[in-house]
Amino acid sequence: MSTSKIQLCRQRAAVFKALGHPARLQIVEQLAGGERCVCELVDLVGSSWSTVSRHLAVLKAAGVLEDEKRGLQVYYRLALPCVTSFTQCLDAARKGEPVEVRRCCG
Amino acid sequence: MSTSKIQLCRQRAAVFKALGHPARLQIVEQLAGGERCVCELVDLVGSSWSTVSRHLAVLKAAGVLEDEKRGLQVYYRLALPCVTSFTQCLDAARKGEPVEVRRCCG
DNA sequence: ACCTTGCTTGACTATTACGCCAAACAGCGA
DNA sequence: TCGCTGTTTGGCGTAATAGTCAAGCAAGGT
Repeated sequence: MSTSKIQLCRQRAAVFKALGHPARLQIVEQLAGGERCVCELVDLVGSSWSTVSRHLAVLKAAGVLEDEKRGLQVYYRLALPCVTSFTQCLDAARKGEPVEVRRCCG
Repeated sequence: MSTSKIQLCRQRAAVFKALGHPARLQIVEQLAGGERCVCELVDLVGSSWSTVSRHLAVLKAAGVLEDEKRGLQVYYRLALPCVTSFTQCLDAARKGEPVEVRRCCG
């Protein structure tokens, strides 16, 4: 396998890895409904401030989220909306629903 | 957040986690073109037999792959085709292509 | 200038993941 | 039955990740 392909797999893997944690998926799911500040997410996830902040940093570094500071608060939003439809696809597959129409991002 | 939602996030996260490794993504990409036996995948990935076998076990446990033994060989195939279209979506996003149409699994 | 609020970061520990070697195992042919 | 091929598994060293506490920093209010 060529070097560039390996590079590509590495970049993709970084996204999957970032999403491979229940708390981070909770965050992403919440942000699918619109942007939120960190304080709201802390309440939601139920972990400490520092933990949530680190999770957000991981997601941002992978390009899954974008952030914006407004006044005292930092707002995060979903940069990759297709994550949401992919998780729906996964849920459907787990329930054994038909496979044939499962195209993504078409 | 409710207990059942957390459970759901855990199941989803298991899939993302399994995909969050370059070698495993290489395997998945290869299997997108049809089933392969382990020996073929070993050549492809360039790691030892035991390492590849472990990666395959991880992907199978997460429900990403299915396996079937035929004679001496074990054949693996992709159980979640939508992974392929999702990675295409990620690549498009990285290149800065328009976001609006990025639905998955519609 | 000071305090407060909202968030991030360093330092540390515990847990989990990775990759290899060697051993084990399963199915087939001689 | 014996050995061979294809694959998985146990054990181990090393590296990466998760989570917490405490300290730090930035923006606004007084």
